[in-house]
Amino acid sequence: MNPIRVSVYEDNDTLRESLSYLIMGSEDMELCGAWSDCAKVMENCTLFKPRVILMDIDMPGISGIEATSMIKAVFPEINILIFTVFEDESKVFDALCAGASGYLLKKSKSIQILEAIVELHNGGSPMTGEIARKVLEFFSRPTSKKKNEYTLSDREMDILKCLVNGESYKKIAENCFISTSTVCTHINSIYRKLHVNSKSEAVIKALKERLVG
Amino acid sequence: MNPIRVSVYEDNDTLRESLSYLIMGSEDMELCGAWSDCAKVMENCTLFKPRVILMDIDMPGISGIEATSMIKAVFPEINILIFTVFEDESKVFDALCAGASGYLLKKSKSIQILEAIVELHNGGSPMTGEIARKVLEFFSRPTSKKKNEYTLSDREMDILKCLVNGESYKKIAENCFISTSTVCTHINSIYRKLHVNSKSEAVIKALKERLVG
DNA sequence: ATGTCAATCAGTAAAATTGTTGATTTTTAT
DNA sequence: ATAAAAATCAACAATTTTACTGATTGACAT
Repeated sequence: MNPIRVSVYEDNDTLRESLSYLIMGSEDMELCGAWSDCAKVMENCTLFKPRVILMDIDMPGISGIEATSMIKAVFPEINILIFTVFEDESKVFDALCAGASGYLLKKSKSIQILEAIVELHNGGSPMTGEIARKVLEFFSRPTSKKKNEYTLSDREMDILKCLVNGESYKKIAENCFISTSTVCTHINSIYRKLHVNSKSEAVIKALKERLVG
Repeated sequence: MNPIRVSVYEDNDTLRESLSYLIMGSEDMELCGAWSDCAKVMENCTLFKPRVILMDIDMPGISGIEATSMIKAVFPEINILIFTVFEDESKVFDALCAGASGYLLKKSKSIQILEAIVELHNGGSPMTGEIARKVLEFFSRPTSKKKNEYTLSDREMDILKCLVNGESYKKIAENCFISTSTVCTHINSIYRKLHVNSKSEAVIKALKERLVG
């Protein structure tokens, strides 16, 4: 079994060295570079061909999340493990959307880091239970919000669904068997309740907050 | 510390009994019911007030996923741990969308089951690395499309971004320092390339296919 | 050099959307 | 019984969006 080629990006010198020694000390892994910023990240990937990258988020210059996007666009086969102190939802999502395959907090123990690298390389996605919960909430949260936050009536929900189908007033009137005036009235109520002022804004809000299925 | 009240739904008699003994044997937990189907699931939750439910998917009558939806709608505070042989993507997503907070495979070891229950109760979301990977792929997959599928020009992308910000022609004209006529021309090109016929449709397509960040 | 193409800009008229006011009927809550 | 909320309809003015026509620029191949 060939050792897993691992690169590290971490701007804290002490931590970067600790990680480097940790990886070098493992029989299953091989360190192929450790950098304090992502300035030459694409070049490095081309030259050193890592299979796994340990990536800090907060670094001078290019952030770890930006770097993740860049790397995955060109080297989709490289698995990127985010290694950070941030545990707020937006950072987690940004990182995962950028293409990271794992998310580890810096408070993790050495053995956990090594296990995570191996798991990542084997096609798994290591993350702590708390991070996983945040990710899962993404799926179930909309359902809870969906309910009553804006207290749209049944009919208004019907109309809103038509709106996110891209229908015009006329089409909605036909589909719902009402006059365009009534459509206008309902849509006005929707705007008022959603605090928006145009069809597009209503559609955007409905889609982003998953008000409709 | 009070023991964690756990219920079990599993139609295989042998397995259900094993799980029951496993939970009863743990000092941190208390078994409050084990059933072979979900016929009386709501009633049971009301009477026995479990904090965690171990839920099989494939059962006669109501499926574990349907039961999960029903339970979460009324008892959102109950944490549900799916326990199944299925590892296909659709089942995983259905379960998570229904509100499950963890997903365990039946090949798991006893100690992992107990750990998962504790982690779930502490606000984590236990799942295997493979399951986590499936979940994460949900986030990064759409990004690949993002590129050039519709060959929008740079300027057209600018305008499209304005559109999904909910801006009117006038606002776009101001922001981009062009006349509203020009905005109109660009938007026409966008419609042609995206095969749509209105602002809303363009916004919907841009959001659903993640054409903009 | 010349023609083609894509991207950019603009003006006008037609069509769709939005604001506003006002009214009737049905359902729901008190 | 009465009040409040929801759904329906109408009409007019104001604004926004869309269609259509035409022009300029720069890149690029012939």
